[in-house]
Parts: sequence; C-alpha cells; structure tokens
Amino acid sequence: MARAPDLERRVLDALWRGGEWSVRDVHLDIDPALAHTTFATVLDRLHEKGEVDREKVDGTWRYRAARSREAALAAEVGAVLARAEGAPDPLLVAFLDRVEQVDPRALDRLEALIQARRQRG
Amino acid sequence: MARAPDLERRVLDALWRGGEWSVRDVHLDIDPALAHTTFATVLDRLHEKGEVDREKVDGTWRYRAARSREAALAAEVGAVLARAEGAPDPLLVAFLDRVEQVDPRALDRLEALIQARRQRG
DNA sequence: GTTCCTCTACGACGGAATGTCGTAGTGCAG
DNA sequence: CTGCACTACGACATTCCGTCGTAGAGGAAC
Repeated sequence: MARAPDLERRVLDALWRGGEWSVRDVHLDIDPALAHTTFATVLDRLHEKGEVDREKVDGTWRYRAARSREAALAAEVGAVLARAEGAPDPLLVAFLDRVEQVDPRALDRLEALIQARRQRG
Repeated sequence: MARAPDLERRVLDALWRGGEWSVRDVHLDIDPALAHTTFATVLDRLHEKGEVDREKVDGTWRYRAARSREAALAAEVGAVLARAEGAPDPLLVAFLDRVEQVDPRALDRLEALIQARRQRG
C-alpha cells in the first residue's frame, strides 16, 4: 500500500481543529481504510513527544493538541530563525513574499504590530 | 562514539561561509577526529540532494553551497508558512519576537520593506 | 455466561534517512 | 617502487515513522 507521507502531520492538523478526539474519531476522520492501531500508535507517539495531551475517560483516551497550530508553527519558524546569523534582508523579503501571497492584508497587520511594539519599547 | 546530531547541517553551515571546499577542508574544519570518508559521504549525499554544487579540479572535488544560507532558510520558513492557514497574528508576533531578539534594528528594515512593497503595489 | 465489539498495551516489520567507517583503486610526488 | 591523498562504492547501525497483528480488558446483547 502507498505509504502516506506526513501521517503524523495530518493527525496533528485534525487535532488542531480543536476539541477532544478519541483514536476512533481520528481514524474515521483521516482514513478509515487504515488500521485502527495505526492511529493509536501515531497518537501515542505524538503524546510521547509532548505534541498532544491525553486523558483517560471510561477506559479510552481522549486526545487534544498540546499547543495551538499557531504556537506550533511559530516554534518551527523560531527554530529556523535561530539558525540564521542575524536577520538578513533576503530572509525578511522571502518572509514578506510568503505572507503577502497567503494573505495580502497581513502586511498591514504586520506593520501595525511593529509599531505597537515600538511604542512599548 | 557519540553519534553527532545534524552533521549534514554542520557541513552546510561551513559551506555557507562561502568559497570552495575540498573534503579535506571540511573534515579539518568540523571534526578531524572523524574519518575522512565520513565527510566524503556527507558531501556526496548533499550533492545528490542538490544542496551543494561540485566541480572536479585535478582529481579532487571542490564543493560549494548551491544556495546561500538566506535562500535555504527562507525556503524553510516558506514551507512552514505554507502549512499555516492564512498568516495568523500569533505567528506574526512570534516572528517579530525572534527577529527583534536577534537584531533589534531589523524591525526598522522590515517596516521599510513593507512600505516599499506597498508603493510598488 | 458466552459472544461481540471496542479499546488499550505492546511489540514488530520494513523502508528511508543519516552518522559512521572500511576497502580497493587511481594518480601523483618523492 | 613506495607513500600519500583522494575517490568510488559499499556496508552497518540507529532512528524515525507508516503500518499492522495479537492479546487482553471491559462492557453490551443475547
């Protein structure tokens, strides 16, 4: 069978939609053709990594994302930035390109955020 | 022996400093305690992935980074952004946090870049 | 209670990435 | 010829991760 790329990420994407999920919920939502235990394993491993929290209710685990999607992605961006030496213009430009492409009005908000930050000093 | 984390990344970091590198150069720069062939292999694999270019001079390979550090990191940031739905404020804020921490004056440049972009429309 | 069904717990297999090295061979410098 | 420096190629172990099987617990339905 075709090995799914990024199954973990698809599971996280589901949990990031919010609420509590049983293994069954995730299984049905993502791909009922795969085995139940596949998702049990993936969720278990995400729990070991601290990406999701869980709580046992009536003998079954309820999972929820440990961080919001924004927080998780922000951490990833932060990790990349940490490897840059300084904040070179080409990187800033690439960032603006992407942001604008994904949401043109985000540039306005970005500018407002910069100014707000400056006020606080 | 302790398995080095991110040996590939450390090799790339070296090449990103610029110029042409032989296997020997990289070997001596990063960790002379490891075997010469370790670096030959790593560089070969980076070449297969297109991360580095190489050219044979007098029977020995000269390696150089295929992209600048900024271009490579920008691509990584872009990949993260592509997974965000839109450009949510928390992500923008996290980005600003990092940028400011690494280079406080970068916020000014960022603002200037946004304004320049708006002019062009 | 026996039969189902649903879960968990635990382990396992296989493929890919990657850190690490050995060996054989080639070509140039003494 | 003898070294030395490099390449070419292969190999092994570990880790990550997609995928699943099996065994067992616990409740629901006959």
